[in-house]
Amino acid sequence: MGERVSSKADHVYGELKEAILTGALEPGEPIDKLALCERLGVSRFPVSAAVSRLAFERLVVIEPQHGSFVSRISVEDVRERLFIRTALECEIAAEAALRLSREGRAALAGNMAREREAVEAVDRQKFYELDVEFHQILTSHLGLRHSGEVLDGLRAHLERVRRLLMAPAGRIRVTLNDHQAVFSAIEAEDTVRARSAMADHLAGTTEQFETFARERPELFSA
Amino acid sequence: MGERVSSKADHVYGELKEAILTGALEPGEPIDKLALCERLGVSRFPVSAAVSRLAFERLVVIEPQHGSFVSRISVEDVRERLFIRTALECEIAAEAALRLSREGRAALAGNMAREREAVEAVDRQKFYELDVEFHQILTSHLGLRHSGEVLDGLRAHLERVRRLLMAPAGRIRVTLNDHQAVFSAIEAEDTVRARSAMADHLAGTTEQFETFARERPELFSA
DNA sequence: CTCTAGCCTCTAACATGCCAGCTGGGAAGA
DNA sequence: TCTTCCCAGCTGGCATGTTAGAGGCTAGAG
Repeated sequence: MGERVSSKADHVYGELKEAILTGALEPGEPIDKLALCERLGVSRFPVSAAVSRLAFERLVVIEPQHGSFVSRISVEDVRERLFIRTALECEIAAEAALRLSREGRAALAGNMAREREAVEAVDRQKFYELDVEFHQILTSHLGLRHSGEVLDGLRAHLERVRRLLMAPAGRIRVTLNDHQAVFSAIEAEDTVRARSAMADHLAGTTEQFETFARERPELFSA
Repeated sequence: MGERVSSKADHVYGELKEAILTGALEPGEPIDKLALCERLGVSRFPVSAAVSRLAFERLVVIEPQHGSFVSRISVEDVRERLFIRTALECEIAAEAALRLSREGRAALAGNMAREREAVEAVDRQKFYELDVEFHQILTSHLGLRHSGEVLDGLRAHLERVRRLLMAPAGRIRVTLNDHQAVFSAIEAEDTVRARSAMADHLAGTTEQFETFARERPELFSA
């Protein structure tokens, strides 16, 4: 939690990204750099650097000599990000079944226990955090730094649609079962089952998104 | 002023990236920003922006208040990038078997023909370009823009080690056969075989790298 | 000869001023 | 009233001056 040695540019980057992901800044909304400078007490330089980095991540689009805007959510993009995420996470699940350390398995077991508690308490926010953690435990305990980065980059985009989706309460019980299936396959060191369980899990997420996209087409750009 | 299609920062970025990928700037070498400013006739600002973007791609590392350096090649990183690439390309191969357009298949067939010519002519440089093209045809004709970007990002890093590897001449014939296997599986619309053929192909690349890393450990940082 | 402390240099980070291009709105003419 | 064209006011891109901190080098002490 100590972001002691962060540069000003990093700080602005964090603030902006947070605002975009939570939806405080809506897709298509212009970014007023000068207002940001004043509000955060910095010059235009770190703000420009931060916006530039976000443009690299495709979270904002810069129209030269015109303005910078929060990028719109494209159905095609989401679909493809889900494709990439599925491909990666399935391999990671298989890899986990193959060589996840004892500590990693313990961490997963602990996460599962807390997930069950969150389901009992019908605490969707808490459950979501644990959901993210479940997947991050796999990458971090397998030492897959870059995979984690790639997935985090994808998640950043998918997070925006998740806010819109706001999964129905019953959904978390399904997710819990999915995670349980992946976990037991990993415990059994069954790579094939781990891969397919993860595939099933993410197929559910994808299906959920497709349904939502059909129901609320006005929220997406393409 | 003259006609300007891209910003100066983009230009500097391109030049620097090219220099890093070709090895003109070696891993660990410091980047003299002022010399760059003078050589390209720009101020420090676009150079800083370019270096910052490359740092985001992990092609350079910035040590605050000290200097910017071309990032060293880490064995672990390469291993993981190959892992990610394999996971993605296998799914892409399966997807291609499922729904690659007629034009995509024609493009692949054309590529294969030119690959055969390059093998006959023992033109390794030409063959490498066609190798890259083979994989890019899949992403572009499937409309997988972001996957292509992710893979290009990975390839940028892997390109550096490929320069070192400089595959033995006999290797290109093996690669040609690998591509042929993937291609025929796609033609047959056999997703399972396409996936496994691609897996075999990339396993060969991975194996080649591991062998090289054992032979020349001094070239890597970890 | 070795180790250490302090200065000196070189770097990235940041502030600020200027420039050029795009847009939108208003004025002028049909 | 509608259309066209010009200008003013935004915006991002760029140049350049300033600041602060990390590291190396040297000199002095043990």
